[in-house]
Amino acid sequence: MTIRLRHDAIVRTLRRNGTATVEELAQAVGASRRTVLRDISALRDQGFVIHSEPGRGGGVQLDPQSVQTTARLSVTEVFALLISVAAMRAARTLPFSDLADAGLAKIEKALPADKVRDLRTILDCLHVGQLSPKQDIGDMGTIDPALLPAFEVAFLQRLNLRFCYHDAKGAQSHREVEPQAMLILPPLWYLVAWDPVRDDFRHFRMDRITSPEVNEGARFRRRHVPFENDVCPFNELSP
Amino acid sequence: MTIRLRHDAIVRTLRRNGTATVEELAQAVGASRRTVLRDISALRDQGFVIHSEPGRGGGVQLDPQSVQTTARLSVTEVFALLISVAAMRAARTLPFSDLADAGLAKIEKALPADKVRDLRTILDCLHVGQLSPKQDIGDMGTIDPALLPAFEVAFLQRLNLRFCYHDAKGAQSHREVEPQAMLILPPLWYLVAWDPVRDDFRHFRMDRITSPEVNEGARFRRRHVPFENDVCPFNELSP
DNA sequence: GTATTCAGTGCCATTTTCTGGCACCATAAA
DNA sequence: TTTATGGTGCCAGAAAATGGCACTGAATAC
Repeated sequence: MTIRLRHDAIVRTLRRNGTATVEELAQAVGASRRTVLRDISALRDQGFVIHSEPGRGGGVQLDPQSVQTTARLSVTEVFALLISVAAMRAARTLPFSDLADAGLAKIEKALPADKVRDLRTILDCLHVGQLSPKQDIGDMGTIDPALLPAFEVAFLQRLNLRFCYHDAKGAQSHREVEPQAMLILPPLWYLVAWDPVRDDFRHFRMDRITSPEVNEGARFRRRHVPFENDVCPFNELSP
Repeated sequence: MTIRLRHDAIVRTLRRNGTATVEELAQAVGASRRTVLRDISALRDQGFVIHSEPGRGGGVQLDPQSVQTTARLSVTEVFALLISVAAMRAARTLPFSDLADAGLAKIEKALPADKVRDLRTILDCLHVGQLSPKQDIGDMGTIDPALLPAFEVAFLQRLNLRFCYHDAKGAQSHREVEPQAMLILPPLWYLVAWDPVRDDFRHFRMDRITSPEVNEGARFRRRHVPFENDVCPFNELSP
């Protein structure tokens, strides 16, 4: 078993068990107490915050704060956009590749060293390592992470979505709409949805939506987006 | 220098130089001829196809075919969408998360083992490992990879883009447009662009565009997208 | 045909890294 | 005080990586 795998195993075990003694970890990963202690030391060097308590009932555990922090830092919108862009670039399915390197620099400060190496490996695998940064990422707008699962369900199951929307003038309104598409106007994302009350399409900036929730009872059909040209996307999809 | 880093260095050098003798590689990565040969053998085990020619003017090189193949297999639209989706999911910036696992299974068959592990590490880091697949990815439409760099330049530098477009009826036309946005109507991607000739916005399916090229001389300004509601995106961006 | 240049293999001694065991310290709970 | 626990230093043995050497085989140059 390579060192790397054993480190991963230790972190996984700690995540699963919450807390564990070094002896338990040693048995779990099939190594000696001494080696596990060395590994823990190495993990700490890599940026993992690992608490430890001596004495009866003691043991080691990942700092829950730190786990959260890591998640918050590593999985920002910047990070998401970065990988997204890198992947899309690799598949050559999208423009906007040059954001990758700029974003990478940003997240490298926040991520533990070995995650950065993994990320670099991925990027290398995707042949985006050689790109030179041309422009900065800028502000993507802030989207509250807690709200989005509702979007996912609504999209996938074609259920109406209720939310509270704050428009550019600060006015607030409650909506129940049919989510139809996403529009990227870099750096902002928009939800394109049919508003049955207004009997028309509306576009909502994702960062201005709050308190979304699915209306389980209201399944909708796809509609033609109101573009006056030769493309009628939904005609070409399954009904 | 760890083995892994040296392997990466060798691959990078081969990619850059095209072909190199083992002796050159040894000097480039600071190791002995014997060690480089061992590394090459290991890389071959990992799935890299490396050609070698004995005799004067010989050397080793990455199989261009194989590089393409790897790219085609590992960096398909599925892969791109997968990582994209995983990242977006992690950032909770987008729906469509459940595609991740289904896609992962597909690419695992195509990638060398250690890349798969890296990918899993990334996914683990993003906390998407636990997702269960709910639906398949389906056809994303086919977009010719070779064409997209032109898109990138056009978007970033706001230069006009010329291309040939094949509409739904099979009719073919030449366009020169101002790329303004991307629209995602899963599973298809559309370019939203202003067509100066028709003096109006048009939407182009990405997979129906061929031979795009940038018109270096024609820099454009962003325009309001023609949606009849409360969102006027470009007002909110830099001029 | 001969010499040269290169990839590739097998072997081995050396070097480096990893590992486990031990002794020992510090701390907290029983 | 005893016990269970984390933590450190040290060292010898184990394992892995490395480099050197001799050699083979293939392609090219002359």
